[in-house]
Amino acid sequence: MRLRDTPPNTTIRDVAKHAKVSIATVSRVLNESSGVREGTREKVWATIEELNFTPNPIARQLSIGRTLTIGIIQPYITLPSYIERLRGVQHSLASSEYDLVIFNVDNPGQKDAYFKDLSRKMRVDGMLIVSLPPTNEQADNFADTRIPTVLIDSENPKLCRIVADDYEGGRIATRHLVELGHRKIAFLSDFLDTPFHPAMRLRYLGFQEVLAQHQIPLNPAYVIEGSRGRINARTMAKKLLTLDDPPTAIFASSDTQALGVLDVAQEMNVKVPERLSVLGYDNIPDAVYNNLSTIDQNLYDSGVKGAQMLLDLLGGLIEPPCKQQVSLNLLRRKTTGPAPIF
Amino acid sequence: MRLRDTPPNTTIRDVAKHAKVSIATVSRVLNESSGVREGTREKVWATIEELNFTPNPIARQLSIGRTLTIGIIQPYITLPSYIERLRGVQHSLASSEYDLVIFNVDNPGQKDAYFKDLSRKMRVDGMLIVSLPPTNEQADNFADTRIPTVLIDSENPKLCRIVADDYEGGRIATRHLVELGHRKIAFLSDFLDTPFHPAMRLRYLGFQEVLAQHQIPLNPAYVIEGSRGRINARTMAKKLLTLDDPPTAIFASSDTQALGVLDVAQEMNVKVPERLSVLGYDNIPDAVYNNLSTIDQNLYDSGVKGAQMLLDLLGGLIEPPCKQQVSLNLLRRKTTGPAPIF
DNA sequence: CTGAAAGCGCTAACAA
DNA sequence: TTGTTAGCGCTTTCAG
Repeated sequence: MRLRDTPPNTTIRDVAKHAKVSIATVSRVLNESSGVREGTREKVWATIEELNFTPNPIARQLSIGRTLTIGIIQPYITLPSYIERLRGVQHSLASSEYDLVIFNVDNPGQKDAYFKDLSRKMRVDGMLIVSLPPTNEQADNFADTRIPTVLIDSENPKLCRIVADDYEGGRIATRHLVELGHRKIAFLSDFLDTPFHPAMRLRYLGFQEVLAQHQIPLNPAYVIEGSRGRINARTMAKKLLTLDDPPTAIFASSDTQALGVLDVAQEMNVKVPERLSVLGYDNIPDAVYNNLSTIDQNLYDSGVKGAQMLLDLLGGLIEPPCKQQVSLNLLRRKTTGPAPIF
Repeated sequence: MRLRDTPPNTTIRDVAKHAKVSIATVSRVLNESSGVREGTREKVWATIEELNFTPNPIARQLSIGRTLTIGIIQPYITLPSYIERLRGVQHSLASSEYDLVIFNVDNPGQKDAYFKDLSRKMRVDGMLIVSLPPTNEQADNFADTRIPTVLIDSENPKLCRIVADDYEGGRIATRHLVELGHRKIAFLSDFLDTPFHPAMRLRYLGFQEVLAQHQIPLNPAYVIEGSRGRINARTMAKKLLTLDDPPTAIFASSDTQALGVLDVAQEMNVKVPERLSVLGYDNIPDAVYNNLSTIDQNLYDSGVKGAQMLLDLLGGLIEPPCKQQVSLNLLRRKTTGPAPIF
């Protein structure tokens, strides 16, 4: 029956035998249920220690019908913005009875695989899904399945979710730049259409809208998209800054990319913000250090809120669908300033 | 018995009833064991599909006595070098029957907590422990416990482990710099003594040894330690480069830090490698991009090897203690050059 | 306050 | 080839 030939672990039965009580009693003291005489409790604890016994969580899970863990599916665990959110989640979960397990998704295929047999295979009681919008079909599945799910940073009317208004974020950012007098504003971002980040496209739309409102024509050469990361951002920034008529402001759709822009500006000796304004998005810790102006999307807070919502769902306090917004703030620091005068 | 008031999931028993076979037969087709007539198999599959049945992994785990997952305990999941290693691990595990769950440790307390009730609470069949040297007592515990463990990037004679020779790494690096004619060589690193990284101290010892061999006096002002990360490295580098008698070469104990040094050099207009040689450690992807000379410690490979060793352990192919080394290579790129002549 | 016993959903002897 | 059945280690009802 068991494949391993190792000696069996000590079980609750061993403890019971040693302590000369029933296994029910041992279980009671283990779970700190009331109704065990003080003397008995002590005796049992003593043998537990003596035998160095740890209850088998798998058996417990099978018995109570819950796994006491919640899973988080997240792309790019390596990016600072995701880490920030993860911290928030961990904060909310720390005081709960749930453990957190992380599933990293590196490619769309992996995402689908995870989504498919979510609950059972994952052995989790609840799921947090970050920045990974489900298709309609997948959303239906989530809604049907018995396992509570909350989306963070993606939108679906049938599910519970924490969202930020990326469209508005794009507007706030662009408005800031326009109000500083900029007219040559570039938009530098991840690929606008990926299965992962509809957010980018929304920010772009907000960007467009504000430009239009101010009758500023959109120069196609000022819109540049590419792979994530600081290094790729450098390449893109270089293209922008070596244009015959370079922009006076760059709105980068993540801080990481904005930092890449800053690298290039320094390298090319373009003074920031005198000759070039750079505006990021996220407010990651590095942004503070570099005095980067940015849109704070309260990443940590979104993690806290998402985990709390899941906990509420698990506790039956709320029912899907439900929705919460995280706020967006412009943080004006030292990398944005008035447009240069010609 | 079950706390949830949700309708019970469909079980193997339901399938058996529907298909008019015994649960044993269902189990057999589920596990693709031989000895089921083709017709029966098909019938069972059909009802499985029809009922949309997924076996409960918890029950399976309890029954077979294994969890089919392996855990990895790792500090700093956010640093590129750790990601690199993780990729290697995932590569090895992809073709195995095991899932990987990641436990991140942010502080020593967490580490101890994880180490304490490792196996049971974690519900894993095997553990990979990265860069987290156990105390002797903890090591004894690991050795006693029935759960196979391999250390990656830390050393303990009682356990299975993948190690790199950091002492030698320090020597290789320093030798390179000395051979280029440098005499004023600085050593910039993480805190030399942390519970996480004895490696740093070893590299430092290697550094000292080579200097001594060449009768180069060690200037205390050239040794600087601080918190991890590119940003902190900048602060340290600035201190070094504003010394009255600044070094002509800096050996940074990680690429991330070396990049911080490069930032400062550029900012201060110190030409690299003409006026300053910078040597890193790790060979992370960014190092390639920045043409950073570095010590390649084959991070990815260490992940591959570690996971493979654990698999072998799990399969009973090897027994602890065991040990494997990953190789170290000097990668001379563009940030190290001959010492400037005065 | 304590114990006996019936599950939780699955696997694997063993027997047929 | 298939079915019966005894676990895996725990929780929890129900009786005492």
